[in-house]
Amino acid sequence: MTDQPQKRERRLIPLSHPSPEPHVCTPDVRLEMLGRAPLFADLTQDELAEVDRRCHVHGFVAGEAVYHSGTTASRVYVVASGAVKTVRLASDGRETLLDLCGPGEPLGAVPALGEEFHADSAWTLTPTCLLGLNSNEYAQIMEEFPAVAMATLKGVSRRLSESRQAVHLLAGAPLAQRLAAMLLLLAEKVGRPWEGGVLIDVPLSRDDLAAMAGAATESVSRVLSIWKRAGTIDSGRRWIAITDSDALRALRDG
Amino acid sequence: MTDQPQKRERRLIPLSHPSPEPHVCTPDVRLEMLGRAPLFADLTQDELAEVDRRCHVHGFVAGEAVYHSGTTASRVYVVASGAVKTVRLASDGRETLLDLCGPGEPLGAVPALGEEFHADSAWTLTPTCLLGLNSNEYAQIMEEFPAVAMATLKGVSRRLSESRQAVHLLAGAPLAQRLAAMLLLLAEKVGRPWEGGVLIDVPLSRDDLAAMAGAATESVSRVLSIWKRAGTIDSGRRWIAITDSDALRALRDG
DNA sequence: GCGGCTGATTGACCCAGGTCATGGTCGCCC
DNA sequence: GGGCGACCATGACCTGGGTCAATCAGCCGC
Repeated sequence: MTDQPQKRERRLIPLSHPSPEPHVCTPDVRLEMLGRAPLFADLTQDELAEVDRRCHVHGFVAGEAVYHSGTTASRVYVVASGAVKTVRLASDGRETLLDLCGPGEPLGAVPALGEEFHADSAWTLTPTCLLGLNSNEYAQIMEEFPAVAMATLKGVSRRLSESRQAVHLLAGAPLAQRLAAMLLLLAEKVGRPWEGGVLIDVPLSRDDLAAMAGAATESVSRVLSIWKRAGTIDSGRRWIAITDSDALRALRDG
Repeated sequence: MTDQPQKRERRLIPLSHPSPEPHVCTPDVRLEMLGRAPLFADLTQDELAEVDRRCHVHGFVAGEAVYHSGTTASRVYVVASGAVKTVRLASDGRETLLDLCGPGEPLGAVPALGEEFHADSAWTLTPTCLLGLNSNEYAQIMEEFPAVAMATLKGVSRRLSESRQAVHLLAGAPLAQRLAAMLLLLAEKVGRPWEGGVLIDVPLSRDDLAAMAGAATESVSRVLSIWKRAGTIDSGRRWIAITDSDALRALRDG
């Protein structure tokens, strides 16, 4: 028992994005990111450049609103860097975190996708750079490049099946199971290898996790405390890492 | 108070589909239904006929499985007549009813939409006739008729936003609110005017409603009893009708 | 390296709704 | 039109997790 200080050593906040300035990509990074996005993965360099020409760049600091619910949906974004959460608000103030978009992922909505108004609000979690295409530009691109339309379809379908799994979990699975499923999904989405485990490389508070799992902050905190003591996860303020994926998977699968 | 027998008078089961035989559409009804389906709404008569030629007809009795979860997803269906529910099963036996498809609505999945295997099972609620297109046929049709691809995209998007609203409700809204929201959605989807109200024209048991609302059967029964006494709804075995939509809407909106 | 603020934790209490058990009744089928 | 089986209603009880309140500690800025 010689080691009580070892704990201190690694408690520097492990997340990326330490700089608080709004981030705006350079033109080359921009093109690079567009190519990486599943939406445009099938395009040639020339086609990409054509899409890039129609993009508008938007820089955000952390905690800024990208759009608010109720406003008219007029733009589709691709996250170039950073992370964005989308949140739906109930009349009684209850908030639900519905989606989290990292680099390469699409965000926003457009009448072409069947939504006239935003049903939820989007907030940046970190300094973020978004590439935006407005409604008619996007519709035109889909028409011009059917591969983009197909990729869009695939993306929306994947999100639908994720959402349905969430419905299934929320419809009766106990909190621990829901939380475990959520953390594993997050790890796939925005995980980064870290000290032999997976760090969820986005600043999420207990409140955020609770809003995602459909639970009270305190309940989430209780469950995570237990898991931390058991060595299944590690966590600090606004960060969390999975240290024993197998144990979590077992919890998720009942 | 001369009327105790009045009750008896209208207790003939009000739902459609009294015949228990498997239903198979005649060729003309088939074409008619294809044209009504949102998926193919933008096609000309000739194009519709072309799609129709590639369709396979499937007849089902009530309570039959269309496909099982875990099997490979190889077909997209359009409901020509009848109704189908899709259900996801948890490892502990818990069932969640995720979707309900009436005439004109698409059902099933296909690798082109990003699903390799069915995540849930589909069961007919009534005698049902389905028009099926298998994987490659559907992909080819989308390629040949971009309007179909766009309609598919719109349809999937609408389902995604419905599903997200369900997530939001299940993440903390009290049961009564969830149930009210659900009934109103069902009314829009498969409602039929009836005695000054709206009859949900599909046989749904209390178990089905519970599986949809993420609740126990008994809890659903309790809430519905209260609403029935208050005159907000009317119901019998496997049927339910909304008699006071405004009251239900008020309950839904808190 | 240290103070302070914000976010995390822990405890006590309570209630919506799940569970178990029982009885009621609608409607189908003979 | 009568019997029967599936479906529905109601009551009693119990527990997961929500709520309220108080304390603690990670991490930022100096």
